[in-house]
Amino acid sequence: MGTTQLETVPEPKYWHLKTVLSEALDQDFAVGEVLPNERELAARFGVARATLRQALEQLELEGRLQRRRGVGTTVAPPRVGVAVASAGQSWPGESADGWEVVDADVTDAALPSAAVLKLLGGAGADQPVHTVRRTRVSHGQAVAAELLYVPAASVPGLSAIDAPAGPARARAVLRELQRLDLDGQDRSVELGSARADDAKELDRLPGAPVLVVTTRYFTAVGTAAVSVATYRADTCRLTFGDSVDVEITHEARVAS
Amino acid sequence: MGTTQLETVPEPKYWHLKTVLSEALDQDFAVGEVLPNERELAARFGVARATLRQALEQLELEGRLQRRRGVGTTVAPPRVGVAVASAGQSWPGESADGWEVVDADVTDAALPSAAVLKLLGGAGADQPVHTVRRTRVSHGQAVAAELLYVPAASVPGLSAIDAPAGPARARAVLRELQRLDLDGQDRSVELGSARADDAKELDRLPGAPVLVVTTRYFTAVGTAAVSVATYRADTCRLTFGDSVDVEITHEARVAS
DNA sequence: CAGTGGTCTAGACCACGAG
DNA sequence: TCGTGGTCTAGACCACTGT
Repeated sequence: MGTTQLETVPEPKYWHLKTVLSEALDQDFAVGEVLPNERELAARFGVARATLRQALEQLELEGRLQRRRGVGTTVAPPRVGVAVASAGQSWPGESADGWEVVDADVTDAALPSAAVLKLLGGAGADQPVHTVRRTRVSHGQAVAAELLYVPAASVPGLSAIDAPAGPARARAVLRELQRLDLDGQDRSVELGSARADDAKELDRLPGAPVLVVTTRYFTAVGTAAVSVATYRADTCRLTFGDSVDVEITHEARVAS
Repeated sequence: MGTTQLETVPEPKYWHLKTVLSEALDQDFAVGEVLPNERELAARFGVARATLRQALEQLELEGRLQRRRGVGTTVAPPRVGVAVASAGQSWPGESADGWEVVDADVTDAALPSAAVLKLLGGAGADQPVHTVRRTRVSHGQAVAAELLYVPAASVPGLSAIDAPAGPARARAVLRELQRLDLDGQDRSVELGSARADDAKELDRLPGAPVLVVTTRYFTAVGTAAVSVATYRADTCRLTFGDSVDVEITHEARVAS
């Protein structure tokens, strides 16, 4: 810190702060340790609280910190590697694919949004669409919330009044899905912010950064189901392929 | 909106603002159109500029807006689907895999960070590591910057003084890599913030949100190379598998 | 040059969690 | 009840882009 020289192009304070804090975290703090509160940190660095917060925000985005209202700011553990598409292609819910819990279930006419309907192709246009909610738990913590859309046409064996809306029907839908021949699937990952319901499920504030994984499941007939899963971006590292679970810390991205 | 009742837990202003703006973007604005400047928008909504900015920030994070200093805020086009691991496994640089440009090249002793060294296994411990820089262009725009680490041991056919540091050597390294038998690979995706050099390459400010794709390339002997690619999170949607390029807009995530 | 977004300040009040 | 982080304000100045 004391070696800071006059810079021709002054870098923003919060950026510099972030660097300093980052180094301090590496050297002087252990995982789980709580930092001094924001007001004190700001005073200690001689900046406004808002500026300090801008630095903390970035560090939280990078998974280095965890902030909880009413509690404090703690040093976050390294991100958990979460397997997505671990082995070959398979239906959701097959062979304990990591989604340990089935949460609830509702059926509705046009619940899914326009874009999801587009992904479903013609299937969901008029017919009702089953909506299955699941959550994924890893290391005792909720890491993802999923909404699975299954057009009624995909699971003809299931009548609308087959089971009372709820976990029971959710399981029935998954069971019926697994009877079909999976012809292929298709995945995309993008950054998003948590909707209110997902945020609650993930124990985060609304708007928290999430990785949105959209999966389409194909049969010979067409798109049989679409899954939209939102993963906590602060705590998760999505892994693909036969990834050995090697620890990757932020250091992988520190410039030399 | 008119149906909003008195809420026991009032939602934050910026959150509400974001919703309102989001709907306005859908209805009253075309892609590329410029919004009124921040000061005017803030005044129009009766909030402080900082609050307005918090809403804009979220919308930019979700890829709905694009803000450029000195220019203004414009409505962003839908995210580009960028294929990652499109077909089977292959070495980087093979068969026009989307990385259209080779940028530069340097060789060094311990340039890679500790975590990258760990990913490389014992290989990079003492030996020099080739560092290849590439950028990926899509639709005329830089969407990703990559740093490829190749331990000298992986490409014994290449002597250190084989080619002058620069694009020429970069291509030489890739050529040598492709001679090897690729035994497998391994990928992970996580959220990060752009380092200064990557940010410059991607035409973003430092700290901008990026999707960090880390890939390990295996031969029978061990890890032959490690690639760390940072994608612009605001403009990119990473696709995996035989993804048909269906347009996915933010609407896929709008609650019903 | 004027106008834009980016940074920063020094306050204030609120919602939440724990004792 | 108290301390924490979360939200919000009303300013100010700076850095960049275009004309």
